[in-house]
Amino acid sequence: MEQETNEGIVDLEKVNKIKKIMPSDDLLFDIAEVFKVFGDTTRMKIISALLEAELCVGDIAEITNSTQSAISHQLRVLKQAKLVKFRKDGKIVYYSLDDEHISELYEIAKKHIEEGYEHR
Amino acid sequence: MEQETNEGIVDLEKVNKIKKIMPSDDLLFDIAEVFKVFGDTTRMKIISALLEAELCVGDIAEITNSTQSAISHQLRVLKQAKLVKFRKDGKIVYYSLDDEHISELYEIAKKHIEEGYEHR
DNA sequence: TAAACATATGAACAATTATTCATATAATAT
DNA sequence: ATATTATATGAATAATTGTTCATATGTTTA
Repeated sequence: MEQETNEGIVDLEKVNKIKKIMPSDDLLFDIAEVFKVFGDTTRMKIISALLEAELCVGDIAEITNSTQSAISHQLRVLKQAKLVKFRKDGKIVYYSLDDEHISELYEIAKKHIEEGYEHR
Repeated sequence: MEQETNEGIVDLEKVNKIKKIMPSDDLLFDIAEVFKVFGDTTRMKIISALLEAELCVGDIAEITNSTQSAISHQLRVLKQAKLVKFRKDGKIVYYSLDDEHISELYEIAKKHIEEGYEHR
């Protein structure tokens, strides 16, 4: 991230208008963080599985063809990002998606990809 | 990515059912790729700016407080992911968002974050 | 044609991150 | 109590990635 002089600006008025409209850097950072958490194949598999049912760690590892440790690490990331929640039943921990935004984001991205497939 | 034996599985029936339902690894990979492209602050700023108007590279650099080079590199990433399109007018290249899915994803993630703010 | 301008690109570097391995914690069952 | 099972965690490693710097390409203007 760097600051520039006036060099390279084509439409200063438009630039200033948009600068005023834009959300804060903090909000944009937080939004990017959410997407970053979605942006990993293993985590995407976990999310895709949790769309179908609440699941425990071992079962997720089996479904996603990953190790128990890898899944546990990734579930921690998903938990911190508030994308999944969990409940304990004895020694078993059941994970599920946190709210309906998660599946909405998933569905729209899936649609975007699938339309890209057709579109050629 | 590793394969496991039968160890750690709690509900084999559920596991097998979900294995059948799950989208292909290829599709899940592609979905994760889209999110990965959203998952960077600089690219999120670019997208947020392009929600307001079509913009050329220099103006985006000014708005996002980045260098021309950094923006150009990131626009290439966005272009490859089909998240933005562009048109040339002389030496100036105007970029804009590719389709309505982009703003939908942005809005839902923004809502998710903002509700998270309130929710405490 | 030369200078100026807008954008693109390649290489290098620093930073981030996903997985593995070993081990720790915590709950249940024998 | 001890063994077993489910999950979590810390350290190390390998791979990915965003930015910078220098420079190249392409377009317009003088």
